[in-house]
Order: sequence, then C-alpha cells, then structure tokens
Amino acid sequence: MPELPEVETIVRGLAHKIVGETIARISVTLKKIAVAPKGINFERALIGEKIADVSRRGKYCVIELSSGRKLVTSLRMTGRLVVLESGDAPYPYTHVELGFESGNRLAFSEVRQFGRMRLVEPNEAWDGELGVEPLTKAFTPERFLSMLSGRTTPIKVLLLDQRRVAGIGNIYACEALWEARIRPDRPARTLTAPATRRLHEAIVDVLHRAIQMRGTSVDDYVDAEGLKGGFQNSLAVYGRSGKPCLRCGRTIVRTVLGQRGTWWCGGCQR
DNA sequence: CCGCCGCCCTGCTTGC
DNA sequence: TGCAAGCAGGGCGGCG
Repeated sequence: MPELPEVETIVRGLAHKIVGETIARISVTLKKIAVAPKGINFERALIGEKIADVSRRGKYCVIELSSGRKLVTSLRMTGRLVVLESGDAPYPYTHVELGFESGNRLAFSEVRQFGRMRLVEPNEAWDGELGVEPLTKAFTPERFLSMLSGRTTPIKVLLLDQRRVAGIGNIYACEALWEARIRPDRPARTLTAPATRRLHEAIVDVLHRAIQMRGTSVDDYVDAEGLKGGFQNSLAVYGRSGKPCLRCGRTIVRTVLGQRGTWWCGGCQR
C-alpha cells in the first residue's frame, strides 16, 4: 500500500526520470481511471505538455505540467507508477500510459482499479480537504493535540483520517502507535499530553525511517523503477500477529478497528 | 461537524 | 484436487 514514504520514494524517482520530458502519446485503456474536468478530453489535453516537476501531497503523486495543469495520481492499494524505456515490454495491468518524445513511457498500473489519475486545471483546488503534512514545520505537537481534543474516535482511526494528517496509512499508523506505546483503540481524547507528544514524535520518526529505506513492500508496492522497498524488514507490529513483541516479548495480536486490520502489543501498548 | 457504513474491484487465501 | 466463498483495503458519498 503506497503511503507517504512510498509515494515520496516514487516521486523522487519520477522527478529524476521524467522532468523535462514532453508527452507525445497517451493511451487510456480503462476509461474510469483517467479523470478530467467536464468538457476536457484527458488524452487530447495532455499531448505536447512538458513535465515541469513531480511532487507529493499526502499519498498523492502530483505531476506538474508546463501549462500549470497537474496530473494528480492516487495509487490506493495496488497502484504503481513505473517508468519504462522504449524497448521495455508493456507493464502488467497498465490502464494509462504516457509516451514521451524520448521514447520513454510512464505506466500507471492498477490491479484493483481503485486508483485514479486526475487532470487538474491550473487554478483548480484539489487538496482543500487534505490535512497537514506530517514532515513539515506546520505539524507541531500543539496542532496534533488540538486534533485529538474531544474526539471519541479510536486514535488509530483518527490517524488514518486524511483530513487531519495527510499521508498516514494502515502500516505507519500501527507502527507509530507501537513506537509511542499507545493502544490503537484508545479514544483520541483520552490521550494525555505526554502520550500525544510521544505519538507525534513517533509519526515523524517512523515516516523518516521508512523514507530512508525507500518504503515498505509487504504486498504490491514498487518504486518508479519497479523495485521493492526495504522497510518491511524493520516493521515492529504490522503483519506480525503471533510473533513476539520486539520490546516486551508478548505475542502481537491482530484486531479490527474501523474495518481495518490492526496489529499491536497488549503488553506494552497502553 | 461527527461517526458510521457500504461500495468499488481483483488476486490471493481458506475451507469443504 | 478443484472450486467457490471470503477477505483485504483508501477514498468517497450517503445517512442520521
């Protein structure tokens, strides 16, 4: 599942490989995947556009075009953005492919068809609902604390709410809560100030460490070159049900919270 | 605003 | 062994 560290890794790879390229061909083989504003033809609008930059917002990859338009891509669980060279075979499950003048191609592959590649107009607001970026100065412990106040939602469910903090998914929510020694099912408002600080610090720490390892490949995630990340070897709780806690030795359990699998240690998370 | 639920979709795992 | 049913999950829209 591409979350913030995975999308960050993809974006860095894409920036290196496609900035400066000009779009010469577009192939959309699954219509619903490619979304454009009413009255604009996705394919026609992009021909001749130059890739000006590639950036990230939350879990979204933003391909910035010379006209000021953007291609905003959400990868959901199984989406991939992979750069291919002219001789490379078609990438499996590719639904949108951009062909560049150089002959290189950008494939948007998506097995479950949940992801979207959305064409956004130059002054169109697309991320108004998204919360604070956790790896910027704007994400302060005080701001985080204010998000939790009065909320009865389990803290883990709140961490997954993209309108609060943008970019945390199931893996890093579980990992940050373990690192901060907090039970995932605690109502957000019951976290003390010190616990909230620990969690704030843990979120920033785990995201930084995961980026350093080029993301987590437990299932489908690969980077812009089609390569797996390395953080799956550093996971403390995610997917480790039945195995001993690395901190206290108690068996890691899996429960369901907000309809999502949740891994944690009943020994040291309180 | 808040909390909750169902839907989307396919490949893999599980169970008979 | 073979097949069908169950499961997983991020974002979104709908409901109360």
